[in-house]
Amino acid sequence: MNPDATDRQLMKLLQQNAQLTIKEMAARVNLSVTPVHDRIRKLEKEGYIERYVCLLNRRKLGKNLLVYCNITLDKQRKESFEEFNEAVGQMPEVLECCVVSGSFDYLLKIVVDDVEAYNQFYQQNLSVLKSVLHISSFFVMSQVKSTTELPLE
Amino acid sequence: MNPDATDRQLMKLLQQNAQLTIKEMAARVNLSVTPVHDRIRKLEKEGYIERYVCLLNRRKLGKNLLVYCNITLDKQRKESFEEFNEAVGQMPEVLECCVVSGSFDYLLKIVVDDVEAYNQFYQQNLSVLKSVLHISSFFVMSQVKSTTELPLE
DNA sequence: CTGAATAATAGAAATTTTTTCTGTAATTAT
DNA sequence: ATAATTACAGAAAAAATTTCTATTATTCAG
Repeated sequence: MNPDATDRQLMKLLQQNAQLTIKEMAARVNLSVTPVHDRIRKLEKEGYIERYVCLLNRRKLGKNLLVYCNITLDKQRKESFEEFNEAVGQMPEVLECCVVSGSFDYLLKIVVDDVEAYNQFYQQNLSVLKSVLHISSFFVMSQVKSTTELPLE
Repeated sequence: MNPDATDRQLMKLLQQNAQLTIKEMAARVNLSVTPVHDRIRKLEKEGYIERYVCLLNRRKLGKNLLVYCNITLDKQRKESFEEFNEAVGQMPEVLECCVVSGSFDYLLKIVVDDVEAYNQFYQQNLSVLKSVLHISSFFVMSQVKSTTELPLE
């Protein structure tokens, strides 16, 4: 049921490069293809592996600006949270959105072409939401680290 | 040189599911296998596609706590930034780290098992850094949205 | 225009990979 | 102890990727 050391090794490999062949992975964990194949299918079936994706280069795509954004909602209106969650789900520029403890409500990660595009997004998509009380934006100057790889002890 | 509508369509598909076969993608963009194969290789070669990874379920792995963390460095010490960047690169718990404009210096995304594990990480890895002047942590209560998919107009 | 050069495409062949199948060894449970 | 389950290896079958060949579009210089 619980992934053993070999399973974790396989997950680690797949987190780094999902294009490794089963044969290559088998060699690295000192097994034949069959058990490696079966283990990966099992990890998928049991939900440890959620999906396989490709990661694109945002610079190449002209998405030169990354913005983190703190948002406070109007808590008087009880529909605020649902409304806001729903809206954010529809916005392709918002890559991450979570409710956080502390002095504000939401933290958003937003990707756009440039400052102008952000301003437009801000005016037309964020500030128009009735549920939004206050927004403060932080522009990313440089990305020191960015990974999707979860630590596997 | 620049990706056309078909290339963008392929990138979009691969961002959502990197396990689609060339045949399946070919059907969706109304082409045969060859051009789709060539286009994808070209997107990889030119750096639009950076890598293929699998995304794991952090809950399943017991990583139940996500923390965003603002850090201010001691700017008197000019080696501060290099030291800090280097240190963060070595920490598997830190998934993202960037330099931001505004009232603090760094924004970090950190994944750990629980509050206790975070406290341990905080004490043993963050606060010990001589370059760190101030830290404030925000615990994620709920993830409304989380995607690696960049918008492709 | 026109013809040469380049780029994009389709279809088929070759290669590689994934998946399935069969059987054996190891482990677990009763 | 023995039956049942699980993990594994090797081989066969199926499917996918990659390469090859040839044709059709497109671009560009004269």
